[in-house]
Amino acid sequence: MGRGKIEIKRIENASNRQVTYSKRRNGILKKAKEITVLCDAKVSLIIYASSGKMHDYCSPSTSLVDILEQYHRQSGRRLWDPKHENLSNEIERIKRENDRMQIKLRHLNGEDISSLNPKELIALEDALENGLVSIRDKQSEKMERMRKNGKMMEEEHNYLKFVLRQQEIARQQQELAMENSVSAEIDNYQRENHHDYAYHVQPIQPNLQERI
Amino acid sequence: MGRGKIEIKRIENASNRQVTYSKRRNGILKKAKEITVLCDAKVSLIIYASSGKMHDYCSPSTSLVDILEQYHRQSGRRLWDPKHENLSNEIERIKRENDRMQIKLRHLNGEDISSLNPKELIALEDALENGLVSIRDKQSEKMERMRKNGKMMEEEHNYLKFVLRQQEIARQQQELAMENSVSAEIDNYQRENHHDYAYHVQPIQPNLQERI
DNA sequence: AACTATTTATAAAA
DNA sequence: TTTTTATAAATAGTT
Repeated sequence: MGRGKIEIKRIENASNRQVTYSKRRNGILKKAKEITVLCDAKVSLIIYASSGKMHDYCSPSTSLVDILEQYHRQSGRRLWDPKHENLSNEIERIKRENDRMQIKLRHLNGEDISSLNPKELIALEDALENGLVSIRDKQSEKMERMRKNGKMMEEEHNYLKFVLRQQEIARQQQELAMENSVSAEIDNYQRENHHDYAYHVQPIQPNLQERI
Repeated sequence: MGRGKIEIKRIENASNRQVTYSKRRNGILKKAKEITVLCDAKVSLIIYASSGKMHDYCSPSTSLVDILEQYHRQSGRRLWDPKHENLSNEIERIKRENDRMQIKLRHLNGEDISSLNPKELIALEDALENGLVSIRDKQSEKMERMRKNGKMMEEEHNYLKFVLRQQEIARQQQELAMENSVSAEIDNYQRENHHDYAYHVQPIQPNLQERI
């Protein structure tokens, strides 16, 4: 109802938002008074602007406490009880929200970001600056490739260390006893770990040297 | 707003009254929801028909308790006894913090900044820049660490492969000739390449596993 | 804070 | 109740 139709979503312009708030708040208060008179209803209405300013209406011949008591009785929802359950829950809820925001703020300040994975880092960066997106994409892509390279190499590295150790042990045994090889133990390793590396480890990861 | 104008006074016909109540109640609830969304307001609305039936609305992300808390604070009217004072104060404290952070986050997102003075705007800009810089620093730091890790690992990897190859050759020789080890050749490698790896390769790169 | 073109709510009727 | 419809009321954009 106005010069144009509006979508029901947060009004981004703060000034417009304030004006609309003021108009609509008056509208609702008026409606609340009217339904009270017209239909013999009891109404409790409390409105807070985002600024924190409060307006309220309570139908005459009752009080807010009256209405809340009735609410308490009928809804079964306890608004207060000896254990302070609701208030405590409320505090918990707000604290959680608080923590989440604190972390976000820290991240936006560049603090405590070591716990973030590359993806999250990129999202954060985007929030800070929408430009440079393509450069950043490339960065993260490289990091991922590095990570994979590193992982594969690490795995092979560990395997090589293992085999070498076995060889070393075998060599020592051979020196002592002039006996046979360690292939039994290697086989053992392979069986235990369900690896199927060939015993001859020669041509591994041919492109591992590829620079990044 | 209807086929005819009506006076705002109790509707005597019970049936009409009920119909009007139902319609207007829906109207108010709708308006309450709308102002919540449009203007970022918090609304608590409780309506009782004369029959006693109740309807209520409370803006999301808050609770009735929330709103009553705030009501208590601002109106000074006591809705509950001093037992709850502490918890109430606690809530109040956290909420203030909450609100401050929310505003900060909005600002960092570039929202609601029209209310800021030039000084504040510059501070905001600095904060964003600093955040971006430190995030980028940490990213490149990580990449550098990764690169080094990869290089070191690669070197060691190559060495391991070499040693293993030597071992393998030695083993085959031993199998054929039942003779001694390859340590001479290992020494040779080390001399040629000026490496000083210990022959026992056990504790290499202890933190190589560290994820990036 | 006022002004109006429109949209929205709703009184009366079905 | 719910739907329809003519009309009153609320209000978005503008000044």
